[in-house]
Amino acid sequence: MRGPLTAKGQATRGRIIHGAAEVLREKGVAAATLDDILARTRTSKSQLFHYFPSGKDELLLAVAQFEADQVLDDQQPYLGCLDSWDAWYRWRDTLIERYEEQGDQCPLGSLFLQIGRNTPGARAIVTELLRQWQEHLATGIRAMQDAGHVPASLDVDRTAAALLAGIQGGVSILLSTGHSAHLHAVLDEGITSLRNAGSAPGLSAPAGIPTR
Amino acid sequence: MRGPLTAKGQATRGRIIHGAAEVLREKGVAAATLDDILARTRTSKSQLFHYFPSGKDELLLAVAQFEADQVLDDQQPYLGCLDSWDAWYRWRDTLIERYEEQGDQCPLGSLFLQIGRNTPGARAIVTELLRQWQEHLATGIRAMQDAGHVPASLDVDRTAAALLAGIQGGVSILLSTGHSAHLHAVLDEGITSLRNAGSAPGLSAPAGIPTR
DNA sequence: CGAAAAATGGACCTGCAAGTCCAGTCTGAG
DNA sequence: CTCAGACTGGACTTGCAGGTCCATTTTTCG
Repeated sequence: MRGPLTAKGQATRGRIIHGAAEVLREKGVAAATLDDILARTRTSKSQLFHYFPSGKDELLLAVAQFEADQVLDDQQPYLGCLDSWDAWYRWRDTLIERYEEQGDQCPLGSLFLQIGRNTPGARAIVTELLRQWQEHLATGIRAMQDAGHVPASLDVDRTAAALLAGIQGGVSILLSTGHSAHLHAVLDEGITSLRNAGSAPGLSAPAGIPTR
Repeated sequence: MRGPLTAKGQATRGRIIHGAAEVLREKGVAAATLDDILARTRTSKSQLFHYFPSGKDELLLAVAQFEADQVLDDQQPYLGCLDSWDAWYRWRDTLIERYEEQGDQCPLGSLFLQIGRNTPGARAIVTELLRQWQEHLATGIRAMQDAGHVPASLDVDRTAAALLAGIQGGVSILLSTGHSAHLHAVLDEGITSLRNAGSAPGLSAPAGIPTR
């Protein structure tokens, strides 16, 4: 379907995706119409349906993929080399800065619960993004283990999962309330907990009540 | 506007809110139409607009309030008396069970990012819910402090904020991916971190890089 | 009992957003 | 050059969801 694409064609297609992403962030998925996107990108309906034959759903999916790719890129290079406490704090600052300036327009917030629910395609994109994100965190924690800054007994995957969930929640709350305090708290708490880990190792739950 | 309301009227109004909540959970805010709600509640359009003169927005807001009230109630009585480790683990289990059985239909997920963004009314509901939720957690942590199970030096509000954010994120991820592993991780990690707190008190960030 | 007000049913209107269509222009490979 | 196919413009169709209206029934209350 997308075999022959002129340079001009690719440019137009890209322009549509970029413009659509802007409009979606600003107005939300529900409120954004194709006409809004057309006006923003100075294209016509025939062009939009030429490049996205299945219409709005297909376009939304393309935008979702585009935004998902951005999310991790924006955290680089810090996310890629979390091998010192300094790196962790720099990553934290980058993340907070990014989401604070973004305010209440969230690329994920739109896709996360809007498209992501029903269509399997969007769900796959979100799942894959989370997987990669968590993997980066886990790699960072393992690097700290190797360097002897974090005890080897730490459950890396669970820690990374908890941190990732915290970030998602912090961002969600930022989107809903406009305050970034929770995102701050969760990042500080997460890193602090990492530093303190091992002080009382293996004590995750009382004997009678397993951790499940 | 809502001064005179017969018993019958209140019943109908309540039926509409309940049915609307069901439909919204099942189909999502975007996909749900008034006709869906009317069919579900066996009411007519005139009734809906009789009880919610401003139309869909007003109804959505009422449903949002209804759902928000549910969220905390469903965690009782455990959330209200987090004064022992046992209580904390029971609360954790309740929370997980609730959201697991709920699967990917989330009352908040709908409202959280859907209505909550634009309209100030919905935002207020979400903010208030989060505030109360966090307050319960903070009260629980303080109770543990008073009982001597958690060091008094702990920053209660920050800890509660981080835990709340983690829960929100865990639920979000559950909604998006269908897996509850992150919610598990964040709760276990949170409670564990609480138990381990004080082992290395006050060490929240290196001197050169403040916690902001 | 009897009027006033509330509750209900359902047909109707309206606007708008997604999607269609075709005619016309541009591009590039041979 | 030329022609096939990619690209573009914009009018048109269609369906449907939100909202309106009024006639009718039911309830309330003096």
